Amino acid sequence: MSNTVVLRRIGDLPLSAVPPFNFKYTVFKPSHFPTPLEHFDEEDHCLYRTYRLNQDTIVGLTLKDLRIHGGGDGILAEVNANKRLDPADLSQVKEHLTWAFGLKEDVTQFYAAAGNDEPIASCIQRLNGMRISCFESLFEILNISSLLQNTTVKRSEQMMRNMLGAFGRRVSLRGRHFYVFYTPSDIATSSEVALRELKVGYRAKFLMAIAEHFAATCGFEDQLRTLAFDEAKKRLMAIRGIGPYSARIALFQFLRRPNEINFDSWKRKIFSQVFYGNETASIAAVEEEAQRRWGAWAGYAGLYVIEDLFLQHPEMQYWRKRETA
DNA sequence: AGCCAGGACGGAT
DNA sequence: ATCCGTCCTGGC
Repeated sequence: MSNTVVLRRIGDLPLSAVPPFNFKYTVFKPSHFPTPLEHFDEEDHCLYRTYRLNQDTIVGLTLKDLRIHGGGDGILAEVNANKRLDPADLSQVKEHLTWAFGLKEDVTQFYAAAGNDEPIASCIQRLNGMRISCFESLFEILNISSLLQNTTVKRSEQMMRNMLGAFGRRVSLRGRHFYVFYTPSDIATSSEVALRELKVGYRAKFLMAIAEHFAATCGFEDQLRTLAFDEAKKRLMAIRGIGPYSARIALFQFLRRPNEINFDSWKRKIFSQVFYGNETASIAAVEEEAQRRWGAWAGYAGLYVIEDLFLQHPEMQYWRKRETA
């Protein structure tokens, strides 16, 4: 296809991680709905992922377990791109991966603080070395959290597919087709009416507001990293369409704040079950119990509980059911 | 066919 | 500060 950007092999980047490191469940989260931005190949044990380095530099990565390739704990990133990359570009890719997958984080601090609590202890056995993963930019994660608002995951997945199909760019990475995320100006120069045709409903005006904010505000993402928790949250919530729920997704995922745990109606039920054996506890009650048990590591503990649940109950991944008769 | 679930917002209290 | 109606779509 003529409008498909073909990515060609540039070279390899070996990235080491602080042990213990769980390659698979750091780069691939069982609870995340699938998007055409990435694919985890179970046979090759490898993640394919697209990445927009800047406005017109498109990168495609295949991430492999460095351990299998003789390099100890970490990731071997095979870099593909639509143009030549200079050393500064490559170090930007390296920096991004290091942050996105928390390669320098020491998860044993979390294990020491919360690892004696059941059910965390058994989650750690199965997910030992897993980190928070957030490959997305701040703009991208705010788009995703907006699509998660007020609907089911199945609809969020459909909306994401529609948005990428309309505004993302098609890329070919080692014989497979993906999309790379759209930019703020791709949306800002479109229209609310065009967005509504993609079945995003009343979120169209929110997605437009987010895109306009990023198109108009230089350096917002880097600025946010430097702020204290409350201030960062305030700045996020100042964006129209971003409320407490979406702001906290960004704080946990993008800013990697290990204490941030976020309860929507679905997670409320899960944690009510974990804490009390029934589904009746309020969001306030599960929030308080999570803080009491796990304190500064509540976010990380919540991540381990959720990913372990999906790992043990693959039927929760409704999107896999399409294959069954 | 009508009603409900699901966050954010804005207006009312 | 808290409550409530509205936004939109798909599922029941």
